[in-house]
Amino acid sequence: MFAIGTVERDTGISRDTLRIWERRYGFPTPERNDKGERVYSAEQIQRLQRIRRLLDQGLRPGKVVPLEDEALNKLANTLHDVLLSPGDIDPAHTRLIDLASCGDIPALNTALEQALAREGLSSFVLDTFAPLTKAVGELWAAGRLQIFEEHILTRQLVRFLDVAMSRVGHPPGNPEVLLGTLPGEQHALGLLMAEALLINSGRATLNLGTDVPLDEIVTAAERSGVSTVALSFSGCCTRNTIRDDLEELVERLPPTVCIWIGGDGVRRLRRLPPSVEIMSLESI
Amino acid sequence: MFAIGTVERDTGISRDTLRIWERRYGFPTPERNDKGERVYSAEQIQRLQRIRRLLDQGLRPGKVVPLEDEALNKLANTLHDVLLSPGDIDPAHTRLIDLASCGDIPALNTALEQALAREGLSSFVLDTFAPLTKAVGELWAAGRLQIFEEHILTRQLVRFLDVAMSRVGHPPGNPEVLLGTLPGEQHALGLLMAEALLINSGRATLNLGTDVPLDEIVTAAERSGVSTVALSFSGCCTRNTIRDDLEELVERLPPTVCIWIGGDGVRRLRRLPPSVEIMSLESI
DNA sequence: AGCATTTTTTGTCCTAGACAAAATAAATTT
DNA sequence: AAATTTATTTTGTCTAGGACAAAAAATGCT
Repeated sequence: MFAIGTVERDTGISRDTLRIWERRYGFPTPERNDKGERVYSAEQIQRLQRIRRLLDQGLRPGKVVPLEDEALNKLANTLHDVLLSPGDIDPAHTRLIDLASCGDIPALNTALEQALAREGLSSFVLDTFAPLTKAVGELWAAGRLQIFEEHILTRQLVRFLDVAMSRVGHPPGNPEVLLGTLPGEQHALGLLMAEALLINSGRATLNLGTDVPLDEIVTAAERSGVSTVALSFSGCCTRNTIRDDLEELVERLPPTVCIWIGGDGVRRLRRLPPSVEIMSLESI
Repeated sequence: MFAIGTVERDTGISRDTLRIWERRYGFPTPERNDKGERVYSAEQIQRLQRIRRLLDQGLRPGKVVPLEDEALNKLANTLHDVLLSPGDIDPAHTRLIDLASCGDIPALNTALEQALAREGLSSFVLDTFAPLTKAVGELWAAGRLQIFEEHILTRQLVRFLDVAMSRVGHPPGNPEVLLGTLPGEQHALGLLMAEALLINSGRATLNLGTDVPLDEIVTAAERSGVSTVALSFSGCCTRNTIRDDLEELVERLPPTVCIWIGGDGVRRLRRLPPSVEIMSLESI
């Protein structure tokens, strides 16, 4: 039996949210210890983790949290089918995905090395690495990967691209493009792929990584004298403040700096501030 | 101005604790927005981060939190002097630190490459990389680095070690040591250094990275069949529950698995559960 | 269909008190 | 004097139910 702090830690759902779900939706239903504190069973924690996965897919708590086990199973299966429809997966990548999902890291690395050697960095990133990244995300969303498996895979993919980039070497001169994600956005792979393509075409980059406060991006852009700031927005980041953030950026950056945005999250954006440009990996 | 949730995230001090410090010690003293919610200034956050560092050194909240700026400075300086006595800084690393703090990434990389070639991976990690990591942390704590500079530096250091490890290659066979940090702990460099030393001595590793839920560590350890689980706790790791976490781990892991812990955060631990061992990088 | 406005949903924050685990101080025994 | 036990202080986590605004969905309007 686990205390609410433990549950928060293991599910990523805050105490406040756990308590308010209990009040509003009747789940979870922890027992109480002699102190009167909530204690959660392992089963409830597991169900909370499943619920979290569904929420990350964009489902709403009111439609998911109150569900009985059966309905929850059904919903998870439906989503699984939709995300992993057979047509989506290129057979050429099936082996890579299999290696990824069974956790055979050395074999995965070897296969990636071969693909890289065969295709060259640019084609490799566009045709092999990016689809693989997407497949991992879908497997994770479908619950076919444990959290730790996804951790390991992402780490390996990051590492692989880092190594590939180091072979190309850092282009000389001052950086031209600054890369980063805004706070709340933890997905680094999009940035890395963009960086690899830029470096491969001889343009020096400055990668700030994920979760960078807006004013730090401004400061870094000014100090480094880049001509472009590239931001990545993943699909699961649904913040409606993207537009506000972009407007603030446009206002605070030097007028000569142009802004690229990319990632699955930009598709839902409609009107964009001027000097903001949607970029895909292909167009780099 | 920042909300309490942001402060919790940026300082690692929980909301509850922030509120109760305010009540008990008269610090922090956030203002209120029109909703009546606490809003913290950047200065207060910075002071909270300094306080946290002092607490991580083993000082008690009651002796530190209520202090005025002056007394806090004095205390910090005393401790700083103890930590960074002049003999501690190897002149050979001064140049690396300078390159790091002025943001000249290519030059830093070159210098690191030279040191690596000269010393070999193990000595390099122990004698050059680890002190450099520490120095970056000190610079950051002393406010001599912007956030984005620290982001970039850390990224570069991670990348450099990843590349160095990839040259050694992944040892064959099943992984022996699983590495990771518990939720809330974002510092990956300690893990990476340990991994580099392990790989260099021919032991296969499985690095889960940072912020891994405890039960995922258990699952991963069971599935991968490792003989050792290595955890890193940085000095600024605020969770006071390290011992609880360790006890839970001991209980849930197979009895044959032994646990290594390392990092600046383990110093304040006194009694440890059996089968938990404090490891330094040197002893790997 | 595209856009603006209303309604519902949802997570974060509030207060102030209770309590046990950890750390320290004090008392006792070896 | 050192070690062990007991008392006291310190400290962080948890409780309750209400309030509120941001986000999402639903509705109305070109």
